[in-house]
Amino acid sequence: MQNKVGIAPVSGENLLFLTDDQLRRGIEAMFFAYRAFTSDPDLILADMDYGRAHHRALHFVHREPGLTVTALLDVLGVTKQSLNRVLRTLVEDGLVESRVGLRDRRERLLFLTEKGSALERRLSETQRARMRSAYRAAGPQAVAGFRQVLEAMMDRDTLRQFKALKDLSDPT
Amino acid sequence: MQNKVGIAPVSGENLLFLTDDQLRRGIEAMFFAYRAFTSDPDLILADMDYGRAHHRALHFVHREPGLTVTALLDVLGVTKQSLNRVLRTLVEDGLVESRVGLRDRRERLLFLTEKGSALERRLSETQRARMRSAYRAAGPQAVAGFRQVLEAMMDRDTLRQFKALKDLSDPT
DNA sequence: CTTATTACGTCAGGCTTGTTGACTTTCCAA
DNA sequence: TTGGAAAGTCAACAAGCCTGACGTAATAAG
Repeated sequence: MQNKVGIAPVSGENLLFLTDDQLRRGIEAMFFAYRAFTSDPDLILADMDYGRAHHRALHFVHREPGLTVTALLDVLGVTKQSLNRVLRTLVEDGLVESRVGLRDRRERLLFLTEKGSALERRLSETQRARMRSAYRAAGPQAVAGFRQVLEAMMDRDTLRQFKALKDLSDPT
Repeated sequence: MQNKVGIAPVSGENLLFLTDDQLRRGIEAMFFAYRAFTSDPDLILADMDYGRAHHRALHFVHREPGLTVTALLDVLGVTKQSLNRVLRTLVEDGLVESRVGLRDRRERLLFLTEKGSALERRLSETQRARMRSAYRAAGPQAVAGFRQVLEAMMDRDTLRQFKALKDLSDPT
């Protein structure tokens, strides 16, 4: 079970990067990096009455204007009751507009207002700045590896969701 | 602001990986991957009366047996009231042992019991299995890039904390 | 030997974000 | 016309975070 350093690798290759200690370091790196990754938006959101859930909703509505509540529910992986609370405040505060569907009038199509766009831009810019700086420091090859490992960590359905999002520029 | 594809890179290099769209994809990959990353332990924890906070405490106590409450507080980045609730249940349930410090009797040194070790192992093994599979699929070079980008995403203090943890096998 | 500081624990109260369950309204499609 | 999907609502609850205030024990500083 404890695949310590020094024990011969299973195959002929060098599999030192698969030792339990290396895996543990990876797990910890994910924990710390994710915390840093969310810290910038959290600071901005804390001033308003919003939280991380509002940011996520804004992000995906921005990304796919006119997506339905169900689609958003699916991508966020929460219950509609939970999302509804968040969405209601965003609509009340004039950040998100909810239009009745054209094809199917039961559906609600979600759009960002000018105000909503402005907040989304402000939030995501801090996050992109951090990402940009990390990408630049690590270089293109490291970025490719970063993306490869993250995708390999997702389970089938999550990966399908991720790929289903419009990929504007990624030729991978 | 919107550094679209097709606009000439700032320097002479190919900086396509730094476009806003690429950065957005990275941000989304982090979101989805982190969710997948925590899903396995969450399933196990849901059966018991424990949550993610308990897992984190178990992880770091396992990693550094005998660490003090303050040190744990520091690495987790939460308030002592929040940690105390978690720690109390873990001690009551016989997963964590809290011994009075030898050098300084105000300090409480934290250790996992046999039972605590067993749960920690069970939780972390699911997470390592996912990480192992992702690492194996992506290959050593991708893993190196993954780690590079994650570390570059951390801010100074977080990186210091991360590096301060005993690095048993990483020669980076 | 006081006094201040540190480490820890705890009580009280509040917030966000998630959950189940039950119910209604609206609307498409068989 | 009727069944069922989509959306929204109300209620109740829990995890997990927070701040503020207070108490105790032990060390450090004067």
